[in-house]
Amino acid sequence: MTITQLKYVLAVAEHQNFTKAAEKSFVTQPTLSMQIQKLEDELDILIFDRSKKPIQLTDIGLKIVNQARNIVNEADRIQDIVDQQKGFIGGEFKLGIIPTVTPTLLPMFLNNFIKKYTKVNLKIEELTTETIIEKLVDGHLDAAIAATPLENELIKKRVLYYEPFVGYINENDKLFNNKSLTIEDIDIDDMLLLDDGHCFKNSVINLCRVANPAERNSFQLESGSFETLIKLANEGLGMTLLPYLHTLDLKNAEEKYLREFEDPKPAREISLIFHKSELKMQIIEALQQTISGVIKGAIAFQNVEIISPIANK
Amino acid sequence: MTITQLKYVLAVAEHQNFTKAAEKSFVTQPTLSMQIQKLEDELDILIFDRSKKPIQLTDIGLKIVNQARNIVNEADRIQDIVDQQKGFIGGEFKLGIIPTVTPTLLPMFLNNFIKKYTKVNLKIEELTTETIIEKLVDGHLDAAIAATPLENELIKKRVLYYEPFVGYINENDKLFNNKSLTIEDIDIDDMLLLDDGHCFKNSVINLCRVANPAERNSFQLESGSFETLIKLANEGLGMTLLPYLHTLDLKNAEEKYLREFEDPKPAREISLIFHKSELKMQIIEALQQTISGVIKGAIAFQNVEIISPIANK
DNA sequence: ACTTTACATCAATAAAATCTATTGAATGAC
DNA sequence: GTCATTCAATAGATTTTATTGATGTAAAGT
Repeated sequence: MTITQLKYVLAVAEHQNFTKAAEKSFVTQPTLSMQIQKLEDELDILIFDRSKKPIQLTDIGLKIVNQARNIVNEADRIQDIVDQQKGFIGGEFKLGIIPTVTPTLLPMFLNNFIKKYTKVNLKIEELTTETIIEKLVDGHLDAAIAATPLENELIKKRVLYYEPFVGYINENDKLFNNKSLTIEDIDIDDMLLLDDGHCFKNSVINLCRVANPAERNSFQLESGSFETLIKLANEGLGMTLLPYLHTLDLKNAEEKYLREFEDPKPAREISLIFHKSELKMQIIEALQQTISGVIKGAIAFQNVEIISPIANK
Repeated sequence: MTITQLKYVLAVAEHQNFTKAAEKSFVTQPTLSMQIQKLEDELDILIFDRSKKPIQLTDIGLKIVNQARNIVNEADRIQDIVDQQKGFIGGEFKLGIIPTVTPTLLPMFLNNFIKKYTKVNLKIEELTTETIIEKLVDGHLDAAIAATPLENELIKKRVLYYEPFVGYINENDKLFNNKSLTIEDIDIDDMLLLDDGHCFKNSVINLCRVANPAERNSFQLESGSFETLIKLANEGLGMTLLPYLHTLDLKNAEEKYLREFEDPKPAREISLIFHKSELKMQIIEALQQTISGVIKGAIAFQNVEIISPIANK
């Protein structure tokens, strides 16, 4: 049994296809086929059921794949240990970010980071929280920026900042005359929300403490971006909630529609999350430091109440 | 990096000698030397400081060795998974036993076990608790039978039985006339004890609740076996405590010297202990079942108070 | 029936791991 | 100071292994 063989097995398990797995492993298909056969012979079991299309794992194959992932991860950590010893911060690093954070946070720290850590080859992907968790667990992401807490025992977090929700209220709305908001003021039926899949929508619903979000009124508007929500609100179609950082980018004319909550302000917790195995921890810590550095200038300490980003059932 | 290379590194780290490590790995010394050099080149670090005699690990080398042990363990578990799937119980299994358990317990279950699990190649070693813990942690033992609790976070246990302490009291002793004993009756200064290194001695001292065992009286007798202690007690040199199973082997003439404790009887907890990684768990469970089976006929459920086998400081 | 897709098989080759034999450095004995 | 001895490194030969490109085969799609 070799680490190479285990990597081939993982590739086939992932792509459910020998040919594709071979390409991704930068070898020819016979090479991969033969190595996997060799491993199957050595263990005297079948890892894959080749009669099914697409190829399926056998029962024992599933267990072996899980253990193989374990082994390959632990093997990768050797390089991590060496890098750490050398103080070397570099290599490929795959970072996921949720869409409601990207436009405001990414421009704030990205330049700083890539200038400081020139040897890190950062690959950033915008993904939903759901996808991020999947990819963190199976190793396709090294870390991600998302709203927490997540209640996933395989994932650890480092909190980056707490971002209060801010009301955006058109002058036709009765709340426009209030100086500040309380949670009790908020009516989910008047709220313009992001599309399904955005955990920001879950947070807002949780903030409103609606037992069953399916029971919302008939008239609803959902959109994929805060820009659209703001325009809809400007048209008097309802109010909306924005994350604090987003309010910094508003046009002057729009700022008068903003209403902060009273303390403790409802807020979302934005964290750097990563697999509990703590692979590439040096880079994760470098990211944390860079982001914390820039965020301190933008968000002062506030008295906040954290709203969960997880959808109720 | 290959698993073979990691195994070679572990062998050198253990033996602090390339030649011996090569022998134990069943390869020639140049083979091992070159593979280790290759790994060092690949990682661009030195794992061993060859200028020191005997060979020493470098700082980074130590970290790598620890991780290598991790990886090799996880790799071994693949075979475990396969065995489990096939219901195969076999292969080499190294079991440690503490000396105060061996003579009574081993004959009770050994025959049953090797008859039932003919494919297990059982290697049994009699060792002190201290050595057992070391060898469990570094993988030189697969499991062991010892007195618990041990308070070692790397080690898990499955309790096998609770074995009461039984007083063995000569007719010249004033306690001889008591029908039963209480802990308060026991005076550590009158007690014949096993040599240092036996955890049974620690248990007895803990039982007596002596704050500082160094303050014992001048006259002390310590010996390496219960047989000697019994003979010394017969000579009127003091009383002793025996583990219950040992009392079953006494000559008829000696049985009259036995005095049980009142409930809750002080007892030692004997467990099957193993590394938390749970390697070879099928065999460990097979052992547990076999031993539990035979022990049920020998030790009825009793009202006991567990005495710790760990020496006070 | 023909094409496409996908994995297995085979023979050739490139790469590697391992071996035997030898060297060189360090240590200790006389 | 010379001479064994020990121990790891090195060199060269050999064997083993991984990989490749070409080919075969079975199944699914058209």
